[in-house]
Amino acid sequence: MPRYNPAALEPKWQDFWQQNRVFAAPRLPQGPKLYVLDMFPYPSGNGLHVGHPEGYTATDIVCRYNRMRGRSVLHPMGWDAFGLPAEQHAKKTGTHPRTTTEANIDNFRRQLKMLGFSYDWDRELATTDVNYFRWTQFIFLKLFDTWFDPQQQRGRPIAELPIPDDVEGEAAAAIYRDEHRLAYQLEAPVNWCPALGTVLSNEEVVGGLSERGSHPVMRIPLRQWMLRITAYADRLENDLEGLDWSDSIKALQRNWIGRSTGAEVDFFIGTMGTDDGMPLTGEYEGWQTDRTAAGYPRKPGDEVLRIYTTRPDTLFGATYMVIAPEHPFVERLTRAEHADTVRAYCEEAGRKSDLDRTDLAKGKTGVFTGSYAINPVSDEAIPIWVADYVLISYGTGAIMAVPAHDTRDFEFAVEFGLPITAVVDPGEGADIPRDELLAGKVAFIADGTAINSGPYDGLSTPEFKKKIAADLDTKGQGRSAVNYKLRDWLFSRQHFWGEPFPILHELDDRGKPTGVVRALEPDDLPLDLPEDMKFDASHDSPEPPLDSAPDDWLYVTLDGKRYKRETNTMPQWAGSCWYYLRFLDPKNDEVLIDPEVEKAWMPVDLYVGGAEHAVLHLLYARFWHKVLYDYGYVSTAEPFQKLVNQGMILGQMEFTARQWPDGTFYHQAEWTSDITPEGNYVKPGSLPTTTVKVPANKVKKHGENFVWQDHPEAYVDNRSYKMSKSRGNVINPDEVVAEYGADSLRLYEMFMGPLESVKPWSMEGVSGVRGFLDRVWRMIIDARAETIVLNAAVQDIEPSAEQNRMLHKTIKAVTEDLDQMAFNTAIARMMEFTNFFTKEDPRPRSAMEQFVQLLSPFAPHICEELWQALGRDETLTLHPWPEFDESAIKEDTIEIPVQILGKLRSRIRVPADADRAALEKAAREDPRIIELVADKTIVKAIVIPGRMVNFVVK
RNA sequence: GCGAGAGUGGCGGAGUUGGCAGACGCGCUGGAUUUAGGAUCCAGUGGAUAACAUCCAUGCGGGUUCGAGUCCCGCCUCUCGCACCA
Repeated sequence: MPRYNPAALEPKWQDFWQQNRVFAAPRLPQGPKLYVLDMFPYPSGNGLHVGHPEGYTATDIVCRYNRMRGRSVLHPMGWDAFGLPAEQHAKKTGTHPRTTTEANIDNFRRQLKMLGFSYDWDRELATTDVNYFRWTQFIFLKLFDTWFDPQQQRGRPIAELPIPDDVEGEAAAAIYRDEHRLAYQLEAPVNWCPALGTVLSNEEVVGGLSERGSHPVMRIPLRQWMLRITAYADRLENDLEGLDWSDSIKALQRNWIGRSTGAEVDFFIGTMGTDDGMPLTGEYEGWQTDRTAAGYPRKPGDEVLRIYTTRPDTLFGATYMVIAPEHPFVERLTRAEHADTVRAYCEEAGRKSDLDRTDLAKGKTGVFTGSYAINPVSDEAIPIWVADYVLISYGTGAIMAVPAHDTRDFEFAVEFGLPITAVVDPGEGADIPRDELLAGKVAFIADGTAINSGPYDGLSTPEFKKKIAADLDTKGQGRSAVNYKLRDWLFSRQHFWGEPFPILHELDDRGKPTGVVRALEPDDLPLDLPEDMKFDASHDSPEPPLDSAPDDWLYVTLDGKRYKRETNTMPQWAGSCWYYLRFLDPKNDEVLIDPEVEKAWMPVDLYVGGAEHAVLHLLYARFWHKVLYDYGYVSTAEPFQKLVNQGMILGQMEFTARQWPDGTFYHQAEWTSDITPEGNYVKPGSLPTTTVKVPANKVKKHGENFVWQDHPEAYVDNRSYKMSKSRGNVINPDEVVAEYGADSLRLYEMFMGPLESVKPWSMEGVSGVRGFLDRVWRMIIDARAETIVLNAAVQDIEPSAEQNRMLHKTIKAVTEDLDQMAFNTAIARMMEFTNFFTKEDPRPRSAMEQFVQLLSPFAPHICEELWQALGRDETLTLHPWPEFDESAIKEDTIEIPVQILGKLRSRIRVPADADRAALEKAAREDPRIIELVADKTIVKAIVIPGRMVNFVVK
């Protein structure tokens, strides 16, 4: 009875591959290399999700295909294993996170092996391995020991940092160095959630509440480690150019980096408080003279408010200024009579979450400080306001407001009755009516011609920008500047389950930190987490859990000084920033990677993963890579040459009808746009509808819409939703494999559609590809025999011309589709092959063999079994890929469509190599065409040999 | 609002440089076989019509062309990302 039985045959071949180490990659590539990488998973307690095998199958197919084509393939897998859930679990149960993590990894590994992926398991690693994070810590030490040289545009050892003359003394020099390191410390606000007893990342905070459990989140300042990724912003942006990534991902990264060019300008505010808040004219004039002589200073003094603008050409239109509520000058600038309102406003702003503050739907808010600054081009005093639409974290945290040419400033000016002066003329034919602009009724933000700008009148916006930047520079009042939306990377987390920082804080005699930090020596690494930690659910301080680590871990005495270890840990991103390097040399105890090995395998030729990592992970990893590149640890400027993002797999299509409380169904005629967030309808005098699921087989099409067969009036909505536990539409790979087999799961996920698209799951679809594999099996195997023997139709004969054509067409199509990662169409071609050959009898063994080779990257288990049944005893995995013969595909005669006025009217059969004249003649002689053109004249014939004929008639 | 992408049968999706729209799979209809089948095999399946003929069909409206799913212009809808970045 040997029916196709994946449950028996798949484990058999998985054992075979493992025992023979078929997929182990050599230390150095033998021949042309291919490094194919999956984004390694976080081993969650829920196990594998059907989204994981999507990308993994795609890369596995690429690897298996390329091995058969003679490439030396490296295909590793590992675990991004630090993460909050294991720590939360520890707090609840007391189980050490390492125990939980290891159990989860075991489950993930079992599931991946069950799917037959051709990983080199000898290279497996986890970010939580002490021998791995030893080198993560090593890289951190490098970052700590590096400053970015803007001239050379590269990272250099901190010892090489030139100390300016105005920095005097070794203590000041040390501070200066600390200010320039790629890893530095900062007081930064964190999202502290008292109910969860943990600090959350911004992504984990939704609307001021924690994503899990919806508990209130407070923003409190805490000492943090930051990484100076902004120093590398230009290189991160420019180097995108040469990468084989989709334009949309590149656009996403460029957008995130958000480079803008403009100017910094200092507005004079004076150092002496005056009764009316106006700077003193005499002091201002003195300042102007000083600046012209001394030039524009690196850091602004107390006498000016420094702003950043992309539109220095609108300086004459700056009618007020705004500083962020967190700006250090707020208190200084606030005059006594405004103190209460300003303080209240800033406190309120501090309480608001980022989300609340950036809610555009709400109008602009702000308060006047009572002080004024002097506009350096017009010498006029303009009021300084505090408003939360200005962000402290961008530019200088202060702006000049030009309401006539900036929509945000315009809104604010209208709200608070501030003057609006137009200084850019849109010209004739612009979208904006000029008279309304001049009257302060609208804002115009595009380029134009300068007006009301003194000596600059008549200049175009770009000319103006260039000239004013030069003039400000001459006067020492401003200079060209570049800014990025990209912020420095907040690199510390208040968690236990992460990499400890290899950093010590010096303590004074009373045990208080002196502010001096000392890095561990690379030879002192790894610094492991303390073994004997107590995990306590009642931990309710925002301080890191490691603060309550045992003293023998926490305190260190070195050279007679007492130190406390850094108790923050690194974020989950850290480990994933360089794992692709360690896979090349995972057991090396001497260096993070052997340069010979690095040179031979890097870069990653194909990197596949979810689009959710399109920005942060890829940006962070590229940043680290560039730092390592600057030190020569890696030989390529970029780590990932080709990147493909797989699309999300949604749940099975759901059909829903909406029912009113009175039992009637929502129908087309009562169309309403009043809909609740859940998609339920609202009408006066009734409670909203409730959602009713409709069985798929009861849905019928009616006109443009779907209706419910049992209630033909009911309007039925059809949609697929993201898989989620709460919706109950999650598909478990274990169950799919148990019912259909791993090969069917793999094949289905590739058959659903293009790898990059979002696609809904369909269990019927899985059953469909299982049917295909059943047919393949029966095409080759005698399903009625007791043992596995070939189908009697499979014989050692030469293929017929037609069979040969089918075979070679299939080889060609599958090969070309694989080169383009068009897996869905490759599978379709193989289905066509099977549909053809199951009708053939006899079936040449050679054709069957080559077909099995084509199918094997997709469905490796069944193919190994068939390969063996066909009499081959070595593994199929390394057997050379079939070549196609173009001459076998060629047909003697082909069918050519004949059109009249572009409409298909007939088909003619002609020799494949028929030339233009022969084609036209054959078409003119076709009886159907003769009939149709009988009473017309052919004015023109368009003939494309091998393609079509089109007659233009009158 | 900005940026990116996508709209093709009942569903997932194919469609090379513009050249036979709907490959392949699911679903559906009919038939064969079977004790039975959610098994297997055969045939059909975009819509309209009595039609093997014709007309209409790739989100909508224009345009270019002998010929447009594909190119151009203008809309609409959906998805994703960013979101007061001065």
